[in-house]
Amino acid sequence: MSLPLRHPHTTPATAAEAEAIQLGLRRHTVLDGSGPAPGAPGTVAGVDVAYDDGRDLVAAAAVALDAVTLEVVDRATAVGPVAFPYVPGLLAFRELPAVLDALGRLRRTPDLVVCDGYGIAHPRRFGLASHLGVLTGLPTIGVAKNPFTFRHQPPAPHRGAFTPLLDGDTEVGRALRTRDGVKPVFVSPGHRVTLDGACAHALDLATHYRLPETTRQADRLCRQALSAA
DNA sequence: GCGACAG
DNA sequence: ATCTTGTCGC
Repeated sequence: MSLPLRHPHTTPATAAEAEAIQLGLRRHTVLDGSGPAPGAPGTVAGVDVAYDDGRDLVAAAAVALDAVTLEVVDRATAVGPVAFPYVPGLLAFRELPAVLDALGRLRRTPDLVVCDGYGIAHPRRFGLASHLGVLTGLPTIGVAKNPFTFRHQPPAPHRGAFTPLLDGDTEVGRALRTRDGVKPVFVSPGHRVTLDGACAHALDLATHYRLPETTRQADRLCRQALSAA
C-alpha cells in the first residue's frame, strides 16, 4: 500500500530545480494548529533514514507510537537507491522518497509525524518536516539535534525551558530543553501545528531521553534495516 | 569568491 | 549521515 499524496512527489535533476519545487510547495504550508492537541489520544509516528554511500542505499523507518503511552504500535521500513545528493536546505529531496515509502507501509495513518530535522526553521522556511506535511496533508513537526544556521541563547537549565531560534528578527523555531542540564533540541512546526504546539508535542515525547521517543525508535529501526539490506 | 550549513 | 573504544557517571 502507499500513502495518498496531496501533491506529486518529484525528484529534481538539479539544485535549482529543487528550489523551484520547494517554493511552489511552500505556499501550501498551514500553521493553524489543526493537528492533534498535545496529550490527545491517537498515534504519533517518527521517521528517520540511514545511508550507505558505498552501496548507494538509503533505508527509512516509520515507527508509530501510542500518543499517550508512547508504546510502539506499528513499524515499517523501506530501502532504495539514493535519489538526490546531500545539499543543506534541500534535505527533503534526499530523504523523502524512502520516508514516504515507509510511512505508506504503516497499517494506520498516524495523527502526527515527527521528523529528524526542521520544519519552517529553514533558509527558505520549508524544511524536511514542512515538505512532508504538505505532500501528505499530515500534521508534522521537526525536532533537530543542531541549530543549523540559526541564532539562539542557551535556554535555562531545567526541562521545559526554551529560547527563540532566530533568523534575523523572526522566531522560526525554539531551542527546547527536554532534560535538565542537557543540550537542548531544536523544534519547529512543519504543517498544521503551531510553534507552541510543536514544542508541547516534543516535550511530551521526550520524557526519558533528550530526543523524542519517536525519533529514537525510528533511528534504531532504519539503521537496522540498512545493515540487514 | 569562500566558508558555513538539518541529515 | 558516517568513520569509531573505552570510559566516566547517574
